[in-house]
Amino acid sequence: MLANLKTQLKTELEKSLKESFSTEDFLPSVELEIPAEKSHGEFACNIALKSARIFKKSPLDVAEQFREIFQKSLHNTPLQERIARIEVKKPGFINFFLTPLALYEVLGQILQEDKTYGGSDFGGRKKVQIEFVSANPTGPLSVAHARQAAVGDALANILNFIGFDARREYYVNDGGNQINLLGESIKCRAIEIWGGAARLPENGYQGEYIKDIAKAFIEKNNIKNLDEAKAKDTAGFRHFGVDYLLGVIKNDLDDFGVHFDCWAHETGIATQENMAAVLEDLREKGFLYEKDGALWFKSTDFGDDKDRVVKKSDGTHTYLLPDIVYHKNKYDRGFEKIINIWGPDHHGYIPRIKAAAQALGKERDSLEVRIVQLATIYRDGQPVSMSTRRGEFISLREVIDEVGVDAARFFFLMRHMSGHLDFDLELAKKETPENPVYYIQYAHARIHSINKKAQEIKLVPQAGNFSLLKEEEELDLIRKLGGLPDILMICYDELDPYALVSYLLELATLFHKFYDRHRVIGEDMALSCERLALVNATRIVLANGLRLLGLNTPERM
RNA sequence: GCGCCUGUAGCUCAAUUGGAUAGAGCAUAUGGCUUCGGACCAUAGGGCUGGGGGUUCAAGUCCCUCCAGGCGCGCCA
Repeated sequence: MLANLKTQLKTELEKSLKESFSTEDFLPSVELEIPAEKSHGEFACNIALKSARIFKKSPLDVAEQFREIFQKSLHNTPLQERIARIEVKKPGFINFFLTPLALYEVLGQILQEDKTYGGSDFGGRKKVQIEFVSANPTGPLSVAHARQAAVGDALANILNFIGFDARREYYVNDGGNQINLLGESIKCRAIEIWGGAARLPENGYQGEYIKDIAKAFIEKNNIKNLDEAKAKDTAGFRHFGVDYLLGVIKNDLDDFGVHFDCWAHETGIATQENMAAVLEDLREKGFLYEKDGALWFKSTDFGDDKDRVVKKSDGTHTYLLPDIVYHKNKYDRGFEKIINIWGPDHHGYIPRIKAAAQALGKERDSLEVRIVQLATIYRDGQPVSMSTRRGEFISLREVIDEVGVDAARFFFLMRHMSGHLDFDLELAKKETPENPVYYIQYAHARIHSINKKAQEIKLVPQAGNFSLLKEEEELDLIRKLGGLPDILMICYDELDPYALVSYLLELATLFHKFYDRHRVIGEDMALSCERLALVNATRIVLANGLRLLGLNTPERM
């Protein structure tokens, strides 16, 4: 594939430079990039521009000198018949043009590797954990969580595809004040149902769904009157509420196509014993001190703005402590890399949790925190204000019902996750395919139609020789197909599936362009077979990409 | 007040991480199916990349500084 060729070429060029300039590595390293402009070849190298100063010559002269060295170095290597020519262009770029053979090899490889094309063993089976969504079980999931779910799931797919052992985890905050409030809110509604007067606690949950939970509780526990409702312990309501809402959350995520490998419960991990053990550990290492009657964690030792309280003067712990315990637990389970995907409201929390990881004796970079920006929902052109407590928000369920799973998931992935996302419900609800997911899936379905037709007339894709593919649109398509492995590496570097989305859109564009100008099944049998191979390679790449994003690969639409 | 993010075509966003002439979609205007799926394709207009300075062969991208918007700041979770 192209990625292999690129590395081979890079290695060869570096070797040739080392031989030509025996003095140590005073030269910048060879970088090959894929130029945006076709007339600049398949690979471009900027090393002459970067080293012109060292030679005290013009970049163009240096480029010419390098070009000759490169040219010679390719003699009698496998690269010789794959690099057509090397050109020097304007400011001092050295451009490499591939032979058709090199491009045809890409096709052969894709057809052979099929479902595994684009994947690799890059990750070396390294254990990676991706924790995402992790919404408190105090209400249904909102669109904010939906976006995190779409991003996290796709990212996990990609990491596994390139050889990591990535696990999806949902952290269930089933302890703490918010959960108490949930229990009290449900109890309040239960009392109201039996005609009693009860005031919601301050900051209690006001959503309609609380009433549903109260009803379910009454039914389950066979409560027959007001007194029985009043007599029930808040803890009972709390546990019931958490279970109920977790069921709703799991169900919604399931329907959204997101399946977690592990649901980690705070109450099972951040036990009193475990918290005490972590405090003891931190104390021994000298990262704790007392001030104003509280216990402080010296997060400033690791770059945080200020130290953080872990135990308040009233003896209760802050939220940071169970979080540290939880992260220790992650490491204890053998994860070498931990990725947390959080909402923007947790942004300020990153320095202290990374500090905690370091205090636990881990590498700072073994913990990566990525923020997925909020999606702003527009209804009738107006942004919808959201508040979980008031129960005013668009839920994941509503999005699934209104715009469908594929459209919704794609929409959430359509921007870099660090960027804000405007989600116009009215627009998304329209059946008109303004949503580009159809554009990509349509390309896939079209190819399936071609295959069906080909089968009818017993036409079989060419396997090895593609020398009849010479049209501009054909070669452009092949070049793009060869780029998938590189794109997945970008996704890995950025820990963001976005690059793949944009790649698939470009690939679909090139396919539609090709389709519009050339017939696959025509009178020339040999050509038809080769084009059939080309569109099938395209189908493979589209399908692999769509699958990684968690989208369907429809054969008809 | 401090910190982070964002600012690119009328609108929503790209730009292979510092590369060559800043690109798509939507919208607007015009054109293309006796054919493998028209949910497609083609052509056109539209830009001082918020302003200013700096770094270098090269800046939308990096640094400084203003301007505008969003978010976060707790012995809350």
